[in-house]
Formats: sequence, C-alpha cells, structure tokens
Amino acid sequence: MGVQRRTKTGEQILAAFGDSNEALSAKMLLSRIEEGVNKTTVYRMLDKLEDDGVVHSFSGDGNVKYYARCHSCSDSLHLHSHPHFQCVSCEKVRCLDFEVDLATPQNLKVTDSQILLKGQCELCLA
Amino acid sequence: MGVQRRTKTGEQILAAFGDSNEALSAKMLLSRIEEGVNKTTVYRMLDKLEDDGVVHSFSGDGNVKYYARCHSCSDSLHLHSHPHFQCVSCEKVRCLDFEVDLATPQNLKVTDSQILLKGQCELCLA
DNA sequence: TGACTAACGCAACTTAGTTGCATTAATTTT
DNA sequence: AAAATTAATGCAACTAAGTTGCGTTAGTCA
Repeated sequence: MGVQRRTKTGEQILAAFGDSNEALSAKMLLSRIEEGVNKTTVYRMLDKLEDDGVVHSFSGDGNVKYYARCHSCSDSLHLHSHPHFQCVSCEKVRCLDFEVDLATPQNLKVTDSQILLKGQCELCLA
Repeated sequence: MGVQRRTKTGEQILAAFGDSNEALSAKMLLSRIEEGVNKTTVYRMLDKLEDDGVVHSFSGDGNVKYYARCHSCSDSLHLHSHPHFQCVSCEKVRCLDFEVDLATPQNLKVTDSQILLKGQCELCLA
C-alpha cells in the first residue's frame, strides 16, 4: 500500500530529490531533511513511494540502498533499464538518462534489472 | 595483498565454488563449508581472493555481497561486464556468460560496472 | 467536531560485514 | 629436523543498514 496522506515527511523527501536525477541513500536523505524526522519514518515513506512508482531503488556501493525519482521509467514496466552511476571520488550517485537494451537469455524470465557504473564524474575528473 | 599461503579455508572456498558460474554470499559459503570456519576468516579470504582476481564480487538483492569465480573476465581489465542473474524464487545467483557493451557517456570515466538481472530461472519457470 | 486509521517516534532488534588482538600453523631459514 | 617468521585464524566486540512492535500523533472524511 502506497502513500495515503499528505505529510511533512513525504514532502520533505520529495523536496530533497527535487527535479534532479540524483540518487540518495536513507542516510543522505536524513541529513538533508531539516526537521528531526526519524529514520524509521524515512524508510517507511521510501517504501511507500516506491510502491507508488514515484521513486525506484537499487543497490549501490557498500551494500547501501539508493533511491531516486522516477523520470524516464515507464509506469507500466518498471525495468529501470537506465544505468546508475556512482562516483568513487565524491560518492554522488545518479541516474543516467539513456536506456540499455539488454539481450536477455530466452530461458530466463527477467522482471527487474539494475546497472551500476562506478568511476569518476565530470566534476571530479576536472 | 592477496593469498600468501595454501590453507584449508582457501581450498574449501574454491571447492564450494567449483567450476560453476554460481555466485555465493559469505553466508552461503559458510553453510557449505563442512568444518567450523569462522565467518571473519571467510570474509578475509574472499577479500584476498578478490585481490588476486580469482573471484569477483557484486551487490545482490537485499544489499548482500555475492562472490563468484572469475571465468570470462579478462585479467587485465576487470570490468565484469557480464550480467548477473538472481532468481527471486530459488534465490540462486549466477554469472551469465555473455558480455554487455555499455555505451558510457564521454564525460565520465567508468572503471567498474555491474549488471544485475532479477527474475525467474529456467528451473523455477518449469 | 469527532471518529477512523495512516503515519509517526522510539526503542529494541536483526543481519552483513569489520576490527583488534592473541593464538595457530604454513613456509622459510638455520 | 628444529627454530624463526609471519600469514592466517578464531573470538569477541563492534559498526552500520535496515526492520519490527507498539503506543502516540495527526491527516482525512463523515
């Protein structure tokens, strides 16, 4: 079950994401949220937002879950076949805005995919 | 620094992987190893084997780290651009034996990539 | 305004993985 | 073959991410 009511936490989380394609961990979200919001609340709200298809999640470096606003994802099929990029220098994570067409083996039924690229972003290379 | 000495733990871990392309978590490895081997030892040995390029690792579902023998990986450039597949029914994880050519944006320097597909394997579909 | 219940905060918990340190054992030296 | 060296191990204690139960707060709707 997704979000049912308009609350401060929900607004703050969406405000933290803004319009960008940046992906944030629960910890990063907690530090960005002004008011003292409990981590449990943040985790639960993220679950709901993901249920609603408002955000999607994937596993980043160090086995930390990252969340990002869904922009390019089609609502019908949440394959999220766009790659995610994590900069090893500044640690920032974001969605890349192109789709990857993965040829999947015919004997498997693939329902979800995630692609994580690691390296250095343009700012850290400069 | 990689493996320096031939030990029981090292042999047991490699035996657990065998020749297959199956990926195992530290927990799975611990349950497969007969003799009582400490989890710390397993984690440390896996680190060393990864240093040596004997195994590679990636983040699977539930933010758990999986390890697999390196077969198709080129030794020079460990991009591991083959996908990994995790079955949501039997929970098994394995390396798929084809390479994916990811077109990476020119402004980023990509040094590592991991692709995780989730779905149902051939055995669970039947 | 009051009733209903989604959303919240807190504390306690689970699980993956790490660290420090003393001990054991593989390998090298004598 | 015995001694010396130190990689590898086991243990206990720890960190960090995420979860659960439960009593309380606060949106929403009649």
